[in-house]
Amino acid sequence: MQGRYARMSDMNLFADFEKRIKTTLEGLELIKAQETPVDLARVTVEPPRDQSHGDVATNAAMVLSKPLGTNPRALAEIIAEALRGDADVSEVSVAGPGFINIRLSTGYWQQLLSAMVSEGLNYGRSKVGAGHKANVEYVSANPTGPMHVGHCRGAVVGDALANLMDFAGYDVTKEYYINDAGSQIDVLARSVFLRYREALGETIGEIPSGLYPGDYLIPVGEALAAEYGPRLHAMPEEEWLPIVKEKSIEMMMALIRDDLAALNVHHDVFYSERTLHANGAQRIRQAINDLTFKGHVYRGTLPPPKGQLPEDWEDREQTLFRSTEVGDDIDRPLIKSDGSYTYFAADVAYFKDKFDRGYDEMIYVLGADHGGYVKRLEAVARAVSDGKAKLTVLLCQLVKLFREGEPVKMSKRSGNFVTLRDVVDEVGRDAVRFMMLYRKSSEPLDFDFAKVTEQSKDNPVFYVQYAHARCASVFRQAKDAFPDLDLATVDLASAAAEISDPNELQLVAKLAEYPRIVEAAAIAQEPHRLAFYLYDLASSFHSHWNKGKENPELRFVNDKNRQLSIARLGLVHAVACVLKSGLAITGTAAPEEMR
RNA sequence: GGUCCCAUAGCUCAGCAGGAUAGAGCGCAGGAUUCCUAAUCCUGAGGCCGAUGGUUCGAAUCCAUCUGGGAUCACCA
Repeated sequence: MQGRYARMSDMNLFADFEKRIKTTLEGLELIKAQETPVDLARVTVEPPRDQSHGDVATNAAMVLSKPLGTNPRALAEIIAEALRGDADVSEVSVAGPGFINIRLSTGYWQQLLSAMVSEGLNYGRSKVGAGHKANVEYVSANPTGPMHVGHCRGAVVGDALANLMDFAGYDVTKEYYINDAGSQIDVLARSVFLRYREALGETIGEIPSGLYPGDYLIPVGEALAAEYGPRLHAMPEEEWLPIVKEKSIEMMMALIRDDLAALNVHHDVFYSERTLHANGAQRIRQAINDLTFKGHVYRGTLPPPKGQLPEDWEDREQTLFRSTEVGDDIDRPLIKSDGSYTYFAADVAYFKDKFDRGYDEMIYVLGADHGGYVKRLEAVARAVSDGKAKLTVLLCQLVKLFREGEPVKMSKRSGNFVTLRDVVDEVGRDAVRFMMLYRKSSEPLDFDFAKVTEQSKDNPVFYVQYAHARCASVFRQAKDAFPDLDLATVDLASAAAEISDPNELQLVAKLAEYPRIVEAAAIAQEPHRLAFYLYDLASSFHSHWNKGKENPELRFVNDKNRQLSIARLGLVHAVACVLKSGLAITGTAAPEEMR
């Protein structure tokens, strides 16, 4: 058995057969006879659209017919004949315009299942990302208050993408950029100072407009009062401001980390924008010098904005990044007319820092409202890394909240917005996480509080978790049926090789898609594909379970047939592992029971 | 006005490094079941993949233009 598994060059069935087919092609006389080497890059091996066609399909004949100067059907017949020599192939046929459909032997499926069981939770891991260092930056909410529901989607998508890429072999860092350097931090500090005075017993009345009114700043004021007493009050602003800033940022970040933890989001690196500004903005100066050295920086003026001219528009000379030469629509200011650095300048320095830390793939997960920022970030990547680093921006479209079909209204002004914590507390982190992934991120998402907590098959979160719980339930039943069976020591991997019912082999085929889905989703940076796959797998499992209602022979546990039951436990275990591993990537729990 | 995202069944959406008869859920129409392995199950009808051109043996998928929806435009962060 080990020997058989060793022959499978890859746990990814399709990758395995791609290699086999390409090897077969290279061995064909017709191909060896060509003077110029034949390019096999466009040959793909995929699951056929319709299962009745077979288990594996390849377009080889259609892609190669032109360079070989033959017609696709005839070529397909030649290739098909060669593939029939593979012991794991039970049937090869040619269909349509020249597709080659391959049906695999029962033995192959059995060995594959056996290997899946052996791999357990590692089944599906890939090496496609090996050798790549990826930095996934997400959330990066301003440290001026608790996280708002609008941050949820980016947080979940970024986190799941990072998990997914890790599973696909990338060396991944989850990073959070703390915007702790801008003028909004001054506003924060002044708002907190008011709360500090309040904590000292002063009556502050209504919070002036332009300051943050939220109650969450009260504890910061109290902490300052407890720590400094009235001393801050006696200081001039330039003295108390840094102290209050420091404390405010620290406490706001603690708040945000708590919010993130509630969502099961954990970053590896929290990178402070202030470190770029430290020591006379050393990092930023270096980054700009670097760009200047490469000829990307000049002093000049920008053309006025197109369309409606702002009333306060005036022509000013600034230090500009010639981003138009690296794909941007307009050159971008690095230094303001008053000599201070723009936010964008810090971003250049931040990107350079990431590049210098050795990342070759930077991913920015942003809200759709930052769409206008994408081109300049890409320009930065090209200029700073000389095109060596890949930068991708994932734009998440907005989430609309509903309650029983009615849109939830939010007013930011009153400080009375829906927080991330409100949502997590009400529906649970699993529902939030899974539902945020159950849509392509470039598509707007409707989130209904009632629907996502519904305990029915109409709710994908419940449906997938329920499938996992059912798997656990099978094991509990097995224990009842065979009290002497020691599940800890029984060799499920070997036992699973006896599965032969076509319905069950279909389930194995569904499991066989997992590695392919992982790779495709990681490469496309689309974690939602995994969520859809899990739903699909759960659906196959439930459907098979339902067949057991009609036909007790198909039930997993049959107390009259111990050996068959154990073999089926192997299958159920494989299903449970894939569900659990996939759910873990989405950041959702895989419960043992649903009560 | 420029840029980006989107348009697929009645509804909500998958499908996209081009492939065969375009899928799922809900809803709808029929049928089964009161059983229990755990929150019913099975079957069916729904389509000019926004429009028009182009690339190709082959396009929902790639390119261009257009239409209709959303986002964005700054010495803000």
